[in-house]
Amino acid sequence: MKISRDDVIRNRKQILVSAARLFRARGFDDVSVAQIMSASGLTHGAFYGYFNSKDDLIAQMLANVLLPPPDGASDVPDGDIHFYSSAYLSGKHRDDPGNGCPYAALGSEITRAPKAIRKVMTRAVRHRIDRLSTTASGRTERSRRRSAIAGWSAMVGALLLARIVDDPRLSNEILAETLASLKI
Amino acid sequence: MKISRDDVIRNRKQILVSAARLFRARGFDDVSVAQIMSASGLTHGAFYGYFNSKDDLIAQMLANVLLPPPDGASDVPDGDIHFYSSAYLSGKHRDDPGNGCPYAALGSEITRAPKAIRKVMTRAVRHRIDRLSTTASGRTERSRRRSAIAGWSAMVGALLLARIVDDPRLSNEILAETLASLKI
DNA sequence: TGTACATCAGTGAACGCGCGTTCACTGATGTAC
DNA sequence: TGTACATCAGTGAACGCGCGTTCACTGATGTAC
Repeated sequence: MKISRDDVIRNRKQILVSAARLFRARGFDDVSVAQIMSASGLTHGAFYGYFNSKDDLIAQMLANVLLPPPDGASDVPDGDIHFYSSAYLSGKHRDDPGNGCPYAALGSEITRAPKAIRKVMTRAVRHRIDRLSTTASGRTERSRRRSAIAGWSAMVGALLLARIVDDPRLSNEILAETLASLKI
Repeated sequence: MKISRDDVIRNRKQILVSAARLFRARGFDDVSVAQIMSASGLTHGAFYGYFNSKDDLIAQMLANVLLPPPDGASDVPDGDIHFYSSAYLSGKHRDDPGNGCPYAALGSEITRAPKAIRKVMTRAVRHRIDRLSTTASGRTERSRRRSAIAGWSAMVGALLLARIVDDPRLSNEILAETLASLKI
């Protein structure tokens, strides 16, 4: 049965939102197209009316989460790097990967992803570094950019290690000590 | 056909070696039990004489790569943290994940792995931090440990980001700037 | 504004495929004498 | 040391399963008049 054009737009957005949450929470391979469609209130057959393939959905989902919208309207700053790192290296973020950073949640899988996905991610990394560089500390632009790269790397690595570890005390220590070292 | 006891030991070691290389190069889900056995010169049916399951192999492979052997014989230091970071944040390491760091190659998948695998990884993380702490810079033990945690997090995160990125120049920049920031 | 019909998004059965795992059988190894 | 046989690691066919993807059909939407 045909549905209204508004519903088509809504469904497309809903698929992207469901995919973003499920993929980050459980990984690309453990989430099926049927599960994403079911979480979006549809059946699996409708999927290929919206996306060419599962990989196409992954690429568009990542662009949707990480890239600024094409209209330059949303020039809202993400806050400064110190505020950003406090939220990033929190227990709340660690315990809710489904709504968190895709690099930590999906990074090693993305490493081996098809070219189109890597292309999106390259743009996203460049954008993130540029953004963080504007509020990083340092006297020269070069040193601010270095701070942004090294600081962001530490955040991503620490969150990943904190999630790998089984012991809450060690996990908290990794988050807290990395955050403390960034504040210096 | 039965084989000699020496061959059994050799085969077991070979399976662990093949698995370590293949899993790090291509991820847990994209490498089948049959492929690992074939890379080890055997057929898939023999696998379950050596391991209880694919997850069991993963846990034992990770322990084999990351944990020190039970006999305390190999107290070879890994070199100091600065030597370690130069090798870690190199193009050679980035371009050869099959022989490199399992945290960067498999980290986000390990995050969602069964309990037995997380247990192995928790011991491995603790061991690595303890090791790096002995040669990290800092006046107090607390500050050396903090340096080790934050520095290692930065290494893992930077290697992951450098592998995600498609553009060699940006990838090299991430490695080089993170390394430079650790040397300060 | 009301009606007739062409459009097309959603449904659900079906496809081929590769996976992890099992198991009956084979035949070389290693042991008992 | 030599022989007979019990042991057991390897082989390869087979299993059920869930996956990504396709497609004929359905029926509400939106358009032409």
